Amino acid sequence: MIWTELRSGMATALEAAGLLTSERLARLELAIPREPSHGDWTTNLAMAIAKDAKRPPRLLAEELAKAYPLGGSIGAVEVAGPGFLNFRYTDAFVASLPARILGEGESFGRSEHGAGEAILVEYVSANPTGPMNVVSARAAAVGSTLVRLLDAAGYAAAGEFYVNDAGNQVDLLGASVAARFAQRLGLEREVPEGGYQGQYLHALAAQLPEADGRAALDAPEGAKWFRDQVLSRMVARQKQDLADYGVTFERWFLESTLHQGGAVDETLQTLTGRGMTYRSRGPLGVSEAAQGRVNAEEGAAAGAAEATWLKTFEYGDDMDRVVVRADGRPTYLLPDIAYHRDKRARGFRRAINLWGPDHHAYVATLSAALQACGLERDFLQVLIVQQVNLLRDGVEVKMSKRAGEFVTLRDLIDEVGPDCAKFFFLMRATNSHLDFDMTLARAQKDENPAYYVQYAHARVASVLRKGAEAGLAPEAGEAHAVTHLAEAHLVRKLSTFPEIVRGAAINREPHRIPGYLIETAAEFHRFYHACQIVGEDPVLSRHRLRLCAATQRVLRNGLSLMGVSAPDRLEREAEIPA
RNA sequence: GCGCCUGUAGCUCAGGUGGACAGAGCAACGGAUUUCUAAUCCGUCGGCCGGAGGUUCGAGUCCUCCCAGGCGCACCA
Repeated sequence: MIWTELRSGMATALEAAGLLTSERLARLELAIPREPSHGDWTTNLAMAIAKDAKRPPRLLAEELAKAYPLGGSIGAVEVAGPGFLNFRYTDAFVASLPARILGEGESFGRSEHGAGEAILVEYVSANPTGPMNVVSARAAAVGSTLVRLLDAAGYAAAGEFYVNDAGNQVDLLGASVAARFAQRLGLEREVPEGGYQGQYLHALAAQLPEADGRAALDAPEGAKWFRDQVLSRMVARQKQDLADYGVTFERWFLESTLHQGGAVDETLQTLTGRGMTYRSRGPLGVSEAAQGRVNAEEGAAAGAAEATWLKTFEYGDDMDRVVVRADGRPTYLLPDIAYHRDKRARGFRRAINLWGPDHHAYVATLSAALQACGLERDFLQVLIVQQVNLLRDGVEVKMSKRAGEFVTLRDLIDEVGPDCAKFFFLMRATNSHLDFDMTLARAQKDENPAYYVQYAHARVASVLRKGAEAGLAPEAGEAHAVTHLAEAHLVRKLSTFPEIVRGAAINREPHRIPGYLIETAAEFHRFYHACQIVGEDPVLSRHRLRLCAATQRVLRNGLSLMGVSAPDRLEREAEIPA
């Protein structure tokens, strides 16, 4: 990997200048300049450490350039501007890169950066109380891509879905279905206060086996039967929808197992053993900002009795939090802590959670609670997946679960298709709000970047077919020097893929991948127009076919990271006369 | 009131831990196909990067304040 080569080369140069320290090397930033005349790679290190090294940046840069050990893939180092160091590939490297990419195949782009560190990415984790919405669709696209990115960057990554199958909401859900089931039998039974009204529950109630359901209606423990029935069916449906979307998880973790297995109780004991809990009518640790809120609630019925509090304030939360209510029932916080202890106990060094924007305030609380429990401060990393502003024909679609009026993941799959939906979600930075116009994504296919990239891939396939007809295989033949500027630009773009993947993984920014792929596709399309690929000269033809095949490999590897298909043919459907 | 996210071209958005002239797609306009898929390519038009200060060799990027939009501040999950 070029990044590694440059880094060790710069270490050598620093040492020669008598400036090598790990701090200075840590400040090394290697970037790929936008402007080709600035080289294939560039660094501002000389400017960054000039003050510290007490030398003028420009002179320092010249010294480092002189001491840089050329060879390998780098053929020249130039000093430019106020002290940039610009690196250029050797012609031999550029000539041989396509063959190397083909040789590496699926592995091109992978690195050992993570050194096998285990990371668990928890995402979607939608409540099993209704169909999944577009935010879940966005989270699913981002989360699954993040797992693949981390894996490609050398981490041992796994994806997990946390099923909230315990607590009031689920009981309410069961009771709501029980009511629908009773109504189906012609009995009088209302959906309970605060229960679920969605149409999907009618359908679900209709699927329940009638004899068992009848028995459960009369049985004392019957509510449990309905709850378990609806849970297993809702989870199965979530699994199916996500699978159809192309997203699968290493594990579906049931919250109920934490309660049943004693992990929740054990967590409370651990916290208490660490001196992190206390009994009180109100929080003892409170920030000034939160004090007003606490005062406002004083005297409320809920706060009158003595509860068990956790000292999250000590670890940066706004105030201490209740973990066990006065009546002995744990709050949601306790099983959440237990769940994350479980993640750590399974050997994961880091937990990355993708949450919706409505949970951002909870980040500080959970993070503090985990530290109170003894977990590493950097164990939990939360990425907020911002909301999706859904449009149809440019008009906002108001989403209301209660009114049953919302667009589901299933609708997206059916109306837009998994490839386009995922590509669109992944194009945007995860933590920024995004507009998603279903009409645009579906109807104006020509404007969809997903097709742009897929088309480049299919176009290569077409060219390779053409080459095969002429008896030319891209794998054969000697390395060939670049003969056209468009080729050089394309090779240069392909060479940066591993660095793009690495950067996307360590910064948890999947949107860098589609951005890169769009640029790569653009370089390919330009090359395609500028150069005839299969021509009279078999040596040149093979060389260009090899470049095509390498491009296809990079596009396929990138699309595969995104969970988007890479078709060998992409043809516009024939217009069907009305 | 406090906190989080956002504010860059007409629209949707990129702009690695500050760096070399602010980019892409769409929209608008004008071109390119006797040749490997025109779902393509080339060109033109379009920006006081929300506003005001500050930090420094250098700020779209960092700090402070203000403005605007979204979201959140439970012994609900």
